[in-house]
Amino acid sequence: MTGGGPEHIAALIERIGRLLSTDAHAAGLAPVQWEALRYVGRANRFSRTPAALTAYLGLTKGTVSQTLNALEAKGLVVKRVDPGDRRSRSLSLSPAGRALLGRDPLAQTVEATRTLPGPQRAELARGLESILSSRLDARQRKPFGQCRDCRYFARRHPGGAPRYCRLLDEPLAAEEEDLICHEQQPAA
Amino acid sequence: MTGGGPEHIAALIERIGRLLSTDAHAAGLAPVQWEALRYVGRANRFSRTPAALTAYLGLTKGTVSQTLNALEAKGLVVKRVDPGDRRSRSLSLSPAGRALLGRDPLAQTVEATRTLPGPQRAELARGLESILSSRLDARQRKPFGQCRDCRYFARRHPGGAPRYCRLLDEPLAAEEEDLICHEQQPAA
DNA sequence: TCCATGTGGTATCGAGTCGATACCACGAGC
DNA sequence: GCTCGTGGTATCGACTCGATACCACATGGA
Repeated sequence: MTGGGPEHIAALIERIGRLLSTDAHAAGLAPVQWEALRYVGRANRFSRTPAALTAYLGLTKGTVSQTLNALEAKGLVVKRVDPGDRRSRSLSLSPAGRALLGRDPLAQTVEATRTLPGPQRAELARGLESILSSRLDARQRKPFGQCRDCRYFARRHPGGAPRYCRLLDEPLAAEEEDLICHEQQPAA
Repeated sequence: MTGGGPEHIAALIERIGRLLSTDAHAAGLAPVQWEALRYVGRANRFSRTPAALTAYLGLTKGTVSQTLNALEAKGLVVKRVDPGDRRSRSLSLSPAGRALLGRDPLAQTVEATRTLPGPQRAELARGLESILSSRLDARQRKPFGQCRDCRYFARRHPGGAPRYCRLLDEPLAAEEEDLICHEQQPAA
């Protein structure tokens, strides 16, 4: 319809964000509670802590602590003391939490993009990535990417078996390469 | 980096929305207060009412009433009784409100898109429009487009002078064709 | 080994969002 | 005039959010 000036793009993002927010409310959780739930479902075992979630969301730890309390009270998230560092808490989804995540309202928005032709969807993703990364380093925030794209990620034999993290010197399971990590740094 | 699957796009939108929200807070207003302020600044005179804003934001009228009270208490928005329909209120920006809108944090995100090459930005806009419109009619919400794209918008002489609205049978000023309207319906 | 310093998490306060509910003021139609 | 519908407001309870203050534990010297 109208030409794609930057103001137009800003207005689109603003309105989509609002739709997402009302979808979230309608599905029974506050938007930030959904985000926390998704994070716990997608973060690797080194990153499922209140501290990492705080960095991911860019909020203060007090706020995040409350949000996690709300999710715990609803029986969606389980909080355990980390045996290695007794100050830290390890987060995980309860069965109810995992089930609710299967009815994530964000998935409906995802569906809308499935009808886009492939090349156009790739351009959309590239444009969004560019906005995100520019805001990310303007605020000096961590990328929270996947292990597979990390400079510390290694496969011991090319094409082959055991994956591990060179930063933490830990072996990784196959599923872990698609999870997000608070220590991730994009490969050069 | 990673391929542009729908999940990836959803995650990008989610994270950008969060960045926007913390930007908004840092700039001194709640996100929804910024949205209301922008709306009042961009809506035409038929649409600057609490009822239209309620439809635009997709919230309940009680919530919007409170938000407008907060903005009025801060001296950013002025509320007047509509002389035509004494139930209705007419909203406008105060000088302070207009000045604050000039420091809209969303504008910084806009700047990031200015560095994108033109065709890529157009693709980005198209992708976002497609997501928005699919969510919009899934929820049966009004588009709130500009008069210039409206089926009721008319120019009396082709290329020439006075613009008017065939729905409300009202003449429109030149600046009004770029404002958004709660009655807008896209031209065929 | 003890102690300072730093970090992970929690609790509480005040302003604000948000849906729900109940309510009041006004316009329109019969 | 009376009813009905609509535009707006007020209030309640759950929640977000930053700020502040605090506690528990790890770490790294002296």
